[in-house]
Amino acid sequence: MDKKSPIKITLTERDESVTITQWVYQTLRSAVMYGEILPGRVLTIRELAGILDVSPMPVREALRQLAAENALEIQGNRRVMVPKMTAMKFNELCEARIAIESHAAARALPYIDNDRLEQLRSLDSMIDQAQEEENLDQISILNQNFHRALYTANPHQVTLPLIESLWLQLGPFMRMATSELEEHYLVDRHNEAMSAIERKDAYALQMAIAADIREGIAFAGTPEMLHTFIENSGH
Amino acid sequence: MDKKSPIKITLTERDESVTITQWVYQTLRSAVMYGEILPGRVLTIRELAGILDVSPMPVREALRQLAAENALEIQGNRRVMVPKMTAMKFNELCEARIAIESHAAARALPYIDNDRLEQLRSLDSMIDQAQEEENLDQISILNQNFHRALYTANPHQVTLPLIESLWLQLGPFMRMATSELEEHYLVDRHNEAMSAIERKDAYALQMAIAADIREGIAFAGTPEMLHTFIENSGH
DNA sequence: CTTTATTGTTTGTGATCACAAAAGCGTGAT
DNA sequence: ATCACGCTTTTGTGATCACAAACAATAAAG
Repeated sequence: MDKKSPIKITLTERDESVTITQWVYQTLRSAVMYGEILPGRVLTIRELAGILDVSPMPVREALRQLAAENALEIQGNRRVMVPKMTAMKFNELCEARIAIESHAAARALPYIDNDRLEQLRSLDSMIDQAQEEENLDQISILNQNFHRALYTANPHQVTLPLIESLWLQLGPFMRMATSELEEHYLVDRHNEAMSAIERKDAYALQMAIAADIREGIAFAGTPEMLHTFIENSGH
Repeated sequence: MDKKSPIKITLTERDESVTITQWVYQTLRSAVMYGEILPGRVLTIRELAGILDVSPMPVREALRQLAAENALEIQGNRRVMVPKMTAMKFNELCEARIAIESHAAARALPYIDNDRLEQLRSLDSMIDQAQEEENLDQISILNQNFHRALYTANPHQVTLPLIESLWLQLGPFMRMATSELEEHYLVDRHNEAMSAIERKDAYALQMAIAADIREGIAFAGTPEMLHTFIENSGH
């Protein structure tokens, strides 16, 4: 019997064309991203291997990869855990997102063609729809897709892996906060971003992206709420 | 007999307190960073295990970690190689460095105390000395240490892993270019940075960092030279 | 001479095992 | 109660093996 809280991981069917390591990686990545594993929780290779019903080997490789992406943390004792959060670190992650993503957006702008514009418009309207339905999970996923679609317009783009690393680190806490929020209040900044893109106005786009990120944080909860989750995540 | 060019990797004595995987990781990381492995070169687990005289297992883990840090690239065929470079990608990496590092510098500035200032001054003077001796390797290492010491003044810093990833991706090409340069012409921007730090002038510091990075690139070679190396790295 | 089939080899993936270090745990002393 | 010590169990690390997919090279056919 585990003394620690039992881990409940959402399992998906494994595609035969994908290696076991890749499947384990994606599964654990989602689990971390969606806060299914509490920060501070110690992960052992054998335990995860048992839960996922695979041998320890693919788990080892997936854990090392996630640690390299800063999604997990390897302590001096060689134990792996989901990193704990502090209010200051949370703030640093948000500011880093703004700095890097507004840069990536500006660098992508000149490459946005009609196809890409159409794709962004489509995502934008899907987000509007998800907001009416108040489907928080869907909003979160579509929002990521929107940002990704924007940045990857730049064919020589090199920052997306770095951005995804930041998303991974923020993920658990965004989720923990939003899941407790009944009333949420969200101004859609994507419309502003779309307008800036159509006008090819790099500065306005950067402002819209920055505002979107900031309000995504505010959407996640007030600083006090966040503080509560962060403090409680330790024990 | 290998059909591909033989790999010559600088080996260091392995500290007993360090795991084999960590030692392999650091060894391969240095080899990539210093351009000892040519971009495009396919790396196999067993070959590296033979060169480093370890079993394939630690090599597997080190390769996966380096790939997660974008130092290596895993192709669809599951083969691992040092990523090839293009002029556009090189430019994107430089611009990403400027955006992220100037951000990190500004965020670190309020935390710089006397001890840190002294450390930075010491590194600054060591760089001056290395420049007089025209010791390119030493300059490069000290320059990295200077940047690291600056950014890590912020105790809640989260961007250093991202910055190091960019350094790793640029490393081979900086090296390849500098090694061919006889005449080099370098204005020391660290003095400007030091001055900005002492005045607690965030904007000036960002400008100095940006200039330092840009001139580090220029120092690496003219765009034409770089182009030569990039094109030749394919075959 | 070029192209396609086929065979032999190399390589990554994944499973299993051995071992030393770390963690947990009960016992006893202060 | 609290801490220290010795014992048992758990855990990460690393080595070795089996296997299927990818690759390379040769042979056959156009």
